[in-house]
Amino acid sequence: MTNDPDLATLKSRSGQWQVVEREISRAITSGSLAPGNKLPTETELMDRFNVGRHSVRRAISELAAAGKIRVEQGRGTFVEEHSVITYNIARRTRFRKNLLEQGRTPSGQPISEAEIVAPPTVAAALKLEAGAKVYMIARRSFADDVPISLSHSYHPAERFPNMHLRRRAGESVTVIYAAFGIPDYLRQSTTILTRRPIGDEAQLLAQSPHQPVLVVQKTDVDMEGRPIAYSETVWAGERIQFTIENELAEPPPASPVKGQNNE
Amino acid sequence: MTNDPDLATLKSRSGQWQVVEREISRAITSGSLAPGNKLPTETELMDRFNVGRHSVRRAISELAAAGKIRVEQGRGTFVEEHSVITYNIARRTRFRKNLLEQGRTPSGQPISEAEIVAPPTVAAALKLEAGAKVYMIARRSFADDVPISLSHSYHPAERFPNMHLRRRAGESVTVIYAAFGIPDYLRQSTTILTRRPIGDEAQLLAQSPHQPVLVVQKTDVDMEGRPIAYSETVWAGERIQFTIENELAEPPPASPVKGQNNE
DNA sequence: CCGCATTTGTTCGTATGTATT
DNA sequence: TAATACATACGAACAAATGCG
Repeated sequence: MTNDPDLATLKSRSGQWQVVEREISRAITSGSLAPGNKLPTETELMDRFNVGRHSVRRAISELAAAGKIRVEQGRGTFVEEHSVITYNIARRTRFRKNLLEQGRTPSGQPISEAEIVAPPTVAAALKLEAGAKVYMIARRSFADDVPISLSHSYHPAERFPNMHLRRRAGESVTVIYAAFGIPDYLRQSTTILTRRPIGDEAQLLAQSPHQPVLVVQKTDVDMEGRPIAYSETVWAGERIQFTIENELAEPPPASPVKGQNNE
Repeated sequence: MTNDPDLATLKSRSGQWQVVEREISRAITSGSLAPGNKLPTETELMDRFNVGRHSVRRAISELAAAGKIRVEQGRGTFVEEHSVITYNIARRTRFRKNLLEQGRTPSGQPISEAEIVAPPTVAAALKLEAGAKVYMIARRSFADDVPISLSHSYHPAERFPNMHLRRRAGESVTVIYAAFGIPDYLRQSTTILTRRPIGDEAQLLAQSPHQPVLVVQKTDVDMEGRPIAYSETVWAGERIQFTIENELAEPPPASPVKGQNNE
């Protein structure tokens, strides 16, 4: 762990598992192990490199953590294959349009909806008192049927009474906003951070638990500046990157970002 | 790996190292193991949990990968301590001002400067032909003497001839811009992504190689839209988060910007 | 400065459990 | 059901880093 990176010379010193790791890694980048290919079994690698199983497994576990290979119990070990989606954050960001422009097919899947007591962070973002209730919507989004994000949105139950009834009737969030006299709203703040996935996030995003996720937290407010929604979206770090393009020609006026993203 | 998260009941099944991990983790969050504290030695943990060294080490390695503890050979294992810096991205983002507003002390350290052949990604961003030369500036930045970012900036050598002489004379980038008739410039595009650290990044950022980094790539253009600089900054993922605040409908107070500082 | 005790790092051998085919 | 392949676990030994006398 507290080791030097890789220098060319110190092969024999400091771990045979690193030799195994480097050789496999090299085989992958050189193309002799193509994405999707199955690696030799652990026993085969033991023989080939003349090391014990521990060393082989250590090498494999490092490569899996780095996202280069994927291990499946009972089946084998395979070279991982990725492709990165560029998600453009503009003034009017739409999930669907964004992906379509890149030739991807967007889709979504509801996970759960419920009225719950606001967790502390949510209560703080929405400026609610501790113990206040919020309506939570959890969704999973896909690009070409590959999961890319998990989102949780929270709306104050007091501001949107009987939201669950309206949702069950199939009303979209925008429609519900309109019904409560909110024709438009603004993105107040956005926070971007990274961390390792927790709980079942890695599983739901179909990515290695060792690969990081990007977390985007945002708060939307109505035209009077009152918070109406807080959401946190967890993106598969190995499959997404965000871009912000600035229009050059005219000096950009202080136009706030009108945000909206889901579905 | 492909397991349910943690349910209360299935303790005995599916790994004793997980029991050890959970217990230590609990001890940390409950406070009985405070940040900075030294954990019991591996042998002590073996006795305490009645498991072999492998199980103890597996638990420890998972916790270390999660950033909860830090292992030092020959010394021991310690509870990690973090604090997150919120880096505000506004219209005029300044490293120094940003940190000062949070009560942090910013500082920087030059790593290297050189005229090199532009790497492919850099050439593409700056719209240079393959083989064109660029002037590279590598720096490391700190907050309260804790490293938080590594940056590489690239300027076209053709556009800024003899940049190394000017730099050696101590001229700042802004001054050099002015000398070449660039009074102002714009941020054209920004890309944000996450990945695991590579090479010596983890070491330079003093963070675990298992903790992710945030990568911010940006291209600056002059007022005619010609690219003049491309830079890539790698941020310590466990110590930074970005926020974007949008001014709302009414500008509430007058802008409290008094003294300003460039870096 | 040297040597020793402590503590983590690497490696081997071996056995058994669990998932997949 | 059986064979294959990865997962977990025990024991043992030696290497490497650290700190102390």
